[in-house]
Amino acid sequence: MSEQTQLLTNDTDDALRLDKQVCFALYAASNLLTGLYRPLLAELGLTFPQYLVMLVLWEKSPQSVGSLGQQLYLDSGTLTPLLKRMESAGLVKRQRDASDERRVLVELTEQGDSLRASAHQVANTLASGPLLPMTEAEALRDGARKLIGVLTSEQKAEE
Amino acid sequence: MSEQTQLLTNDTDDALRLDKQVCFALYAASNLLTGLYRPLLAELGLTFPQYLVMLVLWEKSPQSVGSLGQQLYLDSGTLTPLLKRMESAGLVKRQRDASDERRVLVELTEQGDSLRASAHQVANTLASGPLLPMTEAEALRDGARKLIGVLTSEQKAEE
DNA sequence: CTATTTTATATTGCGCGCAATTTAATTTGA
DNA sequence: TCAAATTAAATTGCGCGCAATATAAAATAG
Repeated sequence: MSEQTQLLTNDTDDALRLDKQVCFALYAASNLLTGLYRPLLAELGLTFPQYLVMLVLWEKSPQSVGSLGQQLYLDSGTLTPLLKRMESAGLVKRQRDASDERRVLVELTEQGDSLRASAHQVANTLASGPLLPMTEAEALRDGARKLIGVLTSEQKAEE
Repeated sequence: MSEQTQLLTNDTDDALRLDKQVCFALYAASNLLTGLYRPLLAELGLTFPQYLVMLVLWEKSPQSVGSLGQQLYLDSGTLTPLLKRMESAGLVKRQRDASDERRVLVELTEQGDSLRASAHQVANTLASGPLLPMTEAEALRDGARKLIGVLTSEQKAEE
């Protein structure tokens, strides 16, 4: 494939190499893919994680901060400031849940809801020139999902 | 699979469905995997991206900042402060290349080199309870690599 | 040989991502 | 009932990750 796979010394530390292969591949692929979305989402005034929040809210709104965090595997330390920025951008409204004052409900504004059409364009633009053949894209997605499943169930087991 | 695949409205915008998005699966898998490494690497005094730099340097040292960046898909805005932290931790030495004063060569210190043994332990610990069956791990790795290849070659084509 | 352009790294600024802690509301239990 | 435990979100602090810019050295052009 690429040159860096040749940068190997002839020692026996296969464990380090293999380790590098899987974890680095995921890390780099994720960063690069985010970079592909960045200019497209910038036109909508969104960052990539903000886009993920919008995807979740377009499916159901309002939702609590915790609910968003569960679906995206993010905590309030990440979401609270992110949602505040989205609120000042006019995309969402944040308000305490009257029936449980600990919760904060995040709701799409009309502007946030209407952005859905533009986002649809972005998704279609990316899909129109598919990066990977469908079968490979599905294999990658399923592999990543399987890893997510393992990593999140291990967390539960530790409790 | 998981519950969030049920959080779908019955609209026809398949393109926007979170659970079909390769980008979210990669994003979440990468974040979660980094989280798995975090406590293990913390014992070595390393963050995950610092660990990646060490993996590259253990293969060859010294290397320029640009060379590290090419292999890890990171720029000087990320690497310069990261390498400074690694230098103050005593893991690497940074010095201008005498034959080309624009370059900075990053070299493992003795301490940095000796950390390799401990890192080997970390990699073996993770490998001993394999997260995914080997074939699935390889499929995930190969899919990610293929995507990396596409995304980096597209960047070249834009120039 | 000098002016221009290119290359390599550093700096600045902003938005995550998460550990650790804090604040406040709800639940639990003696 | 009311103190202790639990839960939800916010806050603080730090390390990325990258765009934009700055600085300086080397390569190139005329």
